[in-house]
Amino acid sequence: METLNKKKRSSRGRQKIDIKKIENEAARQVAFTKRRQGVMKKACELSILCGVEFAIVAFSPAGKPFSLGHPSVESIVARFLDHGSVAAGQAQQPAEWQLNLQCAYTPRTTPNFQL
Amino acid sequence: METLNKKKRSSRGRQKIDIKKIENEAARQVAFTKRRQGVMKKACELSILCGVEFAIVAFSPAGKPFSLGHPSVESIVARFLDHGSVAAGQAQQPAEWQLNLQCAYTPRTTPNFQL
DNA sequence: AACTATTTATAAGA
DNA sequence: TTCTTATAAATAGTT
Repeated sequence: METLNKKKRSSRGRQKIDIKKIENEAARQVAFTKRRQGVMKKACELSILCGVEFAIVAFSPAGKPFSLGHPSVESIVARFLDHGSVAAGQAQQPAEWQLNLQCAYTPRTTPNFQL
Repeated sequence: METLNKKKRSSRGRQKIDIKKIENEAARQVAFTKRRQGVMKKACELSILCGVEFAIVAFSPAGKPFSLGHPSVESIVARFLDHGSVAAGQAQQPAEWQLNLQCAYTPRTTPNFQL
């Protein structure tokens, strides 16, 4: 038995992190690349699994645009704007996602929406 | 020792699933609710961690809109459209996210973009 | 860019 | 439909 297997852990593995801006620029770039992939993948999966049409548009701090959509970003954006103008004269607004998060993203509360 | 601990597993736990449309409507609704939360949470985290501005807009199969953005969906959409029109006379397009996925989302390849 | 230990997300079940 | 549990998937820190 390898009781004396003292091989040092090759990694501490994933560590829990606080959700706040990563100050180290290199680390931030790495996290951006990894998590960008993750979010986009999850969005794709959601779309396929549930028949959802969606668009994601993001701007990096340097102002570089990243986007993905199904069937296309443009069609979703157009539809969003369309909804907005239709709703303009009325009380309706696109449903804002209600997150129980420490994000200060001022979610608009529209509890009367459902699938 | 509880050698005879025959207590039935109370759950089979998470199972691997194929990424294809969930045909059962109730199950699809449940998955939509859970995964919608997940995607939005991940997008928020990305935004905070990396200083990214973003917007997500989704339409459920029933046509219900869901959106989230920082600093706002509207500002991101406007910026996206702005980029589009600026780029119209030139070669530039918003960078499409390159996913190595089984998503048939026709990603536009713009390898010359980076953060 | 690859690895691995851990955290996080989530499919099933209750 | 909300809560729990077991497991799959994402990813922080390292190399």
